Amino acid sequence: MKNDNITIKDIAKALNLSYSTVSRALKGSYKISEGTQQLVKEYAATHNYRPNLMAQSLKNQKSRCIGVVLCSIPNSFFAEVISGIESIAYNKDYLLIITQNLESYEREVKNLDNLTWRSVDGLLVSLSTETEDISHFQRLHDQGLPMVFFDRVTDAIPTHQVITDNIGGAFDATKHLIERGYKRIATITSSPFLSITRERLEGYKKALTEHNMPVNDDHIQYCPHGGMVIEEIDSALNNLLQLNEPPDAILTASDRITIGSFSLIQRKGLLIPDEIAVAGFSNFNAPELFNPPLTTVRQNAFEMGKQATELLIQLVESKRPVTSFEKKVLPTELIVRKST
Amino acid sequence: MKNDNITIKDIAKALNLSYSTVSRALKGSYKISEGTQQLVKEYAATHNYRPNLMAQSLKNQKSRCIGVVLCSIPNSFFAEVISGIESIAYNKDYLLIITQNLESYEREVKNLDNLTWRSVDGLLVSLSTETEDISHFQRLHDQGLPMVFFDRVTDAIPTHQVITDNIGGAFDATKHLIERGYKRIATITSSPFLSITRERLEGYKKALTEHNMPVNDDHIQYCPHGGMVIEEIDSALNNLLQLNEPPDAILTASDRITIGSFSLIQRKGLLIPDEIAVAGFSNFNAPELFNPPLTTVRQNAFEMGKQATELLIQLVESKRPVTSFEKKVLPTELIVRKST
DNA sequence: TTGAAAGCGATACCAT
DNA sequence: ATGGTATCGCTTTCAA
Repeated sequence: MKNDNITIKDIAKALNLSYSTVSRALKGSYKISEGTQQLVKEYAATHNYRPNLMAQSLKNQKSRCIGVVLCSIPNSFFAEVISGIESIAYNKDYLLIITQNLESYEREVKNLDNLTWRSVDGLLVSLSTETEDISHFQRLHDQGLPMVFFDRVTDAIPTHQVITDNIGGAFDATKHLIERGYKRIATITSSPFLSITRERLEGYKKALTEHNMPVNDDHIQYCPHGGMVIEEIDSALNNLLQLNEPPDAILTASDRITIGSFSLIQRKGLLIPDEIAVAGFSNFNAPELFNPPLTTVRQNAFEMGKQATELLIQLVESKRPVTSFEKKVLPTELIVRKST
Repeated sequence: MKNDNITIKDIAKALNLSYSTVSRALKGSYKISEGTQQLVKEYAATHNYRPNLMAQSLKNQKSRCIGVVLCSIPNSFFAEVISGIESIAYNKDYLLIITQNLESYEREVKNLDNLTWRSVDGLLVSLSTETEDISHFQRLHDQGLPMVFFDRVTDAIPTHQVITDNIGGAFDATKHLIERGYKRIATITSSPFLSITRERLEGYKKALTEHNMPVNDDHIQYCPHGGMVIEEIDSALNNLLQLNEPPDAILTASDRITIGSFSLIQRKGLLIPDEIAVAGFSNFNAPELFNPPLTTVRQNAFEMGKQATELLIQLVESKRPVTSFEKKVLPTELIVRKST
């Protein structure tokens, strides 16, 4: 494409000034006379001058790019997060490079490698289910690359985090199930490596314990890939249903697991909620349209994307090294419907 | 972040060669001796040399960026498309800049402006519902910026297109409704500006006509913003239900409209399909879980993203101007469920 | 086959 | 307050 944008040189020539003067005038440097600034800025505006970002990047060693690391773009939760990220990044003239790893550690590493090659200024990261070793992030963090973790975070790297109140969300849902009278409440959750798994499990156990109900290890089933493969969910379900005393309610701990379990239970011909109740974390669009309408714990995905991005840009643009970090915790919303 | 990558100069110094020789050797230029090439490539490999993309971009006036223009990232159809785009772009080392306009013409123009500022090498475009005037694209196309339209396309700009067989999809669904015995089949569709609206309407009318059923203009309702605002869908529905002879079946012509209509009909207390049947275009995740399970026309969104991206990269990398363009038409899949 | 040097556009240091 | 110039890393033309 023919680039018909004007450059600093064009302005300099037209106004009989030097490149440097024009450059400084555009930045509003205090060492430039009012008159010249006016002149330059007006000329730039009327001729629709836009600094060449590639040149700026090369010179400043800043790309104004943010790398996004997550498992799956079409996942409704993450798609909403991305939308939130986009809303902030675009306003602040940052560009997004979005990578998806499909819950593969290997792809996560490869994607990260690509992102650093693109010399992103910072990273927004939500770990893959397979990721136990985080040294690939550690290394970049040690080199000073700003990063913010969201949703699936790690405490091993000291930086900002934006998460959901997973403990509270799981607690509320479990408590709701208990109060509805369910006696054997199981949970199908994601990979044990993930922070969200640990926290949601904690909320689940806390609710049981507070209501003097036993925590039965058989009632806790893991999906190593967060339900990315449906067979995982199926075998988790079968494990539960084959118990001597199968559960009468299930708390599903992520979007994919919720939809997958719901669907599989139907296919097995079990009645929800009469034979088994289902409540789960889900940012699915229209859980009220399900049969039966689904009780969900909803996260504010859009807000999570926004806050994580704001924190990251703060880090990226901070003049001095940041040493105190925030852990933002967003509230969940339990919406009770007919499935419980 | 401290950039510890080695540069061409480092290699040149280490091997006692000139910059230019190293540069050419790395590109496998034929004017460089085998020996030197080997030497340089090995050194580069072992020292993990990665060309600085910002420098390359500046020099070549190529950014290896693809701009994506669409209405909404979390929309399940577009999220899948993006996933398809990503799968190709990432393999070919192109970077994605994704913009969403929320069906606003103004935001589409502004986003486009930003994309060109970022000097993208090409565009993947799906028009907003508000967009009637496409001169902002026309201008860039005239300047030689490669672009490929997908889903919501325009014939006014001669370039590749990747679309769904909208006529066929709407025809199949309508035919199905007719064969099920419905007599008054209405449709709620998107903005009349959109190609998908025109084509789906054509399929709808064709099916009616072929079965000797009248095309009733009252039975065709438009949503100027594609159902981005739920009130649009509600008033479309009300218009239909207030008719002297209200329809006994509805074909909904887009994802948002399908879910919106389904939900509103339920809220109005009408029984699906007994009082009114619903079939619609939808790439929603789990229409089989709905109550009742939803009859859908499914598009291959992932494939659409892939093909559009392949065509675009072809255009971008083509040495000589491309003058003959493809219009790829992907098949739809009608999945009949209980809602019809 | 290889080297020297100009240049992509913007920035910042060193002069004046 | 302004101008000259080197520089970021890479590509490419022109010379040798």
